[in-house]
Amino acid sequence: MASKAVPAETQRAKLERKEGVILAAARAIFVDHGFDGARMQEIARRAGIGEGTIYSYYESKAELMLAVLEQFWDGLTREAEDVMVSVQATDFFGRLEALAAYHLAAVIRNSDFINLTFALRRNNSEVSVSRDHLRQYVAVFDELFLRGQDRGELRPDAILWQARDIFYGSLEYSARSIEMTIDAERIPREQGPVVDQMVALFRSHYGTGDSAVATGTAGLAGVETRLDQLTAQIETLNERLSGA
Amino acid sequence: MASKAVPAETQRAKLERKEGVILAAARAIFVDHGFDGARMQEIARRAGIGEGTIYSYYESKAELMLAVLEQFWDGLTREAEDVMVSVQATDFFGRLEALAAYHLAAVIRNSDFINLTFALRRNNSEVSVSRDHLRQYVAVFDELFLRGQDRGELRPDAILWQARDIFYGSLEYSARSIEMTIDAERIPREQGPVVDQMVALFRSHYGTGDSAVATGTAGLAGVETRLDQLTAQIETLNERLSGA
Amino acid sequence: MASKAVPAETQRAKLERKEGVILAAARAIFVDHGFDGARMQEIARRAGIGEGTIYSYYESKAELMLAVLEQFWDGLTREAEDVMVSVQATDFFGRLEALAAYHLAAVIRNSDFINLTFALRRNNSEVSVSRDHLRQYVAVFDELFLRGQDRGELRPDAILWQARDIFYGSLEYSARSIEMTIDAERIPREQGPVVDQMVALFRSHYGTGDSAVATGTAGLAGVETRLDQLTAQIETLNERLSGA
Amino acid sequence: MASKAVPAETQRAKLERKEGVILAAARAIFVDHGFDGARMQEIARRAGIGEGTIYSYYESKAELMLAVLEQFWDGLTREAEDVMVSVQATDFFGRLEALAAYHLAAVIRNSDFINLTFALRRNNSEVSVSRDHLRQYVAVFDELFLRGQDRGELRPDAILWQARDIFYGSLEYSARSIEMTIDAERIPREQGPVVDQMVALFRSHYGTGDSAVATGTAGLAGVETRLDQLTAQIETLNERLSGA
DNA sequence: CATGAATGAGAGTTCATTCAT
DNA sequence: AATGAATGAACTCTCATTCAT
Repeated sequence: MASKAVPAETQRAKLERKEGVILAAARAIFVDHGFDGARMQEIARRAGIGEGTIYSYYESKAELMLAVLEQFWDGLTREAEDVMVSVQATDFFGRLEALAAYHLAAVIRNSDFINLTFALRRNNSEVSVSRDHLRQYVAVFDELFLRGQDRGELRPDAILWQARDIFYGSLEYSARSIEMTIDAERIPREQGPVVDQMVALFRSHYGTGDSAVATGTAGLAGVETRLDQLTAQIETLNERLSGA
Repeated sequence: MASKAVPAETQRAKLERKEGVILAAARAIFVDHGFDGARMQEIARRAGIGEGTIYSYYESKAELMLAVLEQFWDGLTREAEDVMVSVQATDFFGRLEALAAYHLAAVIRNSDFINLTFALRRNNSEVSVSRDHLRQYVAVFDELFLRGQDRGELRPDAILWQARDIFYGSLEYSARSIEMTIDAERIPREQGPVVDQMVALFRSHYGTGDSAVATGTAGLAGVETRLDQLTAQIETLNERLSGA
Repeated sequence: MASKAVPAETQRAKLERKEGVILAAARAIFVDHGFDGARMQEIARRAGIGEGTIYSYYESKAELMLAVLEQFWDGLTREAEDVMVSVQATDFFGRLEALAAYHLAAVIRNSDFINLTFALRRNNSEVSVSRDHLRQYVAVFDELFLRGQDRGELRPDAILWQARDIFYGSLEYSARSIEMTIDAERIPREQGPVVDQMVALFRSHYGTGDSAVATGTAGLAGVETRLDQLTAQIETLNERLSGA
Repeated sequence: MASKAVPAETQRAKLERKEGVILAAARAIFVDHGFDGARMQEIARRAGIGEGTIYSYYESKAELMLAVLEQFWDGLTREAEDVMVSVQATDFFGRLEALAAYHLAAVIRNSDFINLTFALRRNNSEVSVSRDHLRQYVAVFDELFLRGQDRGELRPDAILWQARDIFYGSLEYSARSIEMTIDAERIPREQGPVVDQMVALFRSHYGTGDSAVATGTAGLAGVETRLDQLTAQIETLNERLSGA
């Protein structure tokens, strides 16, 4: 009879569903109270299960946290990728704007969780996001950036990691500022201007626009910067060669 | 005579010294284990005193944490202000470079503590840096920025908080990246380029274009291109070496 | 079937039994060491459970103490009421004697606990017997007294609270004296004479004199009482003489 | 010079004065917070001295408590004796009324401390009033009572300890009731009626008034009297034996 | 002799984890 | 497999007592 096969399928589905419920509950509680402040009992209650049941899905509280973090970062990456797929614009700056808007919103929405992630790295040796998750997330930007260079929309000499630092750094700091309204002017900020500003900055700084004036101004400083970088890289190279 | 005054002075000095010892020990332990993970006993042991003694200086663990945070942020602000006082340069961009260099170094040096600060804000309601401390710290940049506008070195239409977000955001993200070496290239980064890049970005984006000297230098763009090519080649070389 | 109901019943019964065990252990330790002197660990050990378990039954040490007190006073009241129900005598003085005998025995048996009760009222603001418990206990006497007046056995002008003070006061003081053997004569006291004396006092002071039968009865009771005392004293005397 | 003798005298006086200050402070704090709840620091602060100083007067907290108790009970006894000396009345019942009034007032005024005394007896083995202090206090009543018998104002067959239990018991219970206003009638009680009631009760129950004649029951009373005399004789005998 | 800063044992309480049901 | 009552180690904080000044 199918009385065995079907329930088996159902069983598996049920387990996975329950796993999802646990993760959702755990995330909510972790966000509200932090890792140490979260109590397994409350997580269980929110998930509508017994405390012991959690332990048949996850070895320990730390393991549970890890699973939550993994799910979170993977979801973030998937969403960012989805944005890149579904965005109408085909030009770099249009796509950058979409990514920036998504990232800023995501950071604001999940600010507590993101803070949590970084806090954990320091404090709790056993619980720390594998950096691969973060790397996969920022890879969405990297890919966009490289394609921008390939398409000739970005200056070929623009350096990836510098742009990445500015992109994520500015947006995250903005998010934090928005959240705190820390600015002295006490003007409630909105997300729109931040994104616009970001894109404008990229366009003027990294774009291959005909705006020769801007390029020219950047000129001397740019040379200096690049010479510094070259020097550093050569040094590194030498170290490696001598170390090997 | 002074036989009473001097010991009194010594007494006070001794207490203050002990207070400093406690704060230093507390900070070390808090950084290592986070707020919840830190144990008062270990703090006491590190400070070379009894557990109870801490409680005659600070009401509770939370109060101690607060004192540590206060000391940290006030110190950071004071140092930043000192940098602004002692820096040779009088022009905006020169001074900005000094501030950026200081900030980046400070963030790298104290990254764990800064993460801790932000983690606390979320999780532990009673322990949170009064945002005034943060505001005072970033005020150093604000003042510099406004002076730059007054002196005509910065575009008058530049918006303070946007520039601030980019400045602190990029530097902090860079610091984090440097610390994690999260970049795919796995090239150990240095602080110099990051600062240069920051200043260059400000110059090109917020600077007043009328500075005729920078403009009009024709051959420089060619030089830049050549340098970029060189950089790219070395980068490629590097990747190959690390991949092997 | 009942395969579920029965264990459920057993479950509940088990919990209630454990609750009883905890209360008994707590009471023993509280009596031995007082509220502040009692240690939760020792209570747990005596109850044969873990420390933490107590806290799933009672919020705190104070709550536990409160529960113990409540149980004690309620039990005392119930027993007193039972005595009133089961006593053979129907006349006031017969019933009073039964109540006095019960109360004196109870006070002697639980003297430590009763002292504890009153000590708590002063010292520990959060732990104090709701005076309602006490009031319910003395209400047994009040009811008896009022019925005695209704039946014409007690003078209608007798005042309730005065009689109550004498009744409980004398018995409690006697109990304390018996317990301490504080009397100079060092004659071990017995409970019988105290009760008899109490009843005799009530009869002579509050009784209605016109019931000739009652008076006569009182006379005989007095003779009996004094004979009892004589017997006891002679016994004591003999013991001493033979012991010396 | 007297510079040595006089200060020496002053020294001693100063010490005794300080001792008194400490005792007063200790008593106040003990009464407010109980033995365990009292903190040495607070006692020291109230006495206007350093914590360590207490320990040069008393070995420990328990010793201090003991000294406080001793002082209290001795003072109570002295006051009671003073009342007996200064009271105008020469007859037993007049003097009894004075003693009762004093005792009731004293018990009400010091109810917390008296409760404390008895609580300590149970809980803290090292801190307990030597029962001799109590005995000395009640001896004031005993003496009055015996004198009343000698003067023929009290029935010779009245038994000391029974009367004593009623006297102190009723008054203490009344005091507690007054303090708690525990009575259902919620009528604020006053001390006067309680004392009057006490004296009236003694007069009717123990007095040698013509009321004995009025009793009417001829034969039985005679038997009782005879038995009482016998009892008294045996008691006397007993006392002599235990005293030897 | 007086002080009060320092001590540290020991208190109540919490909560991740276990395991009998 | 699921439960949640039970556990007890480990936490923060208190406070009687000591002792260098």
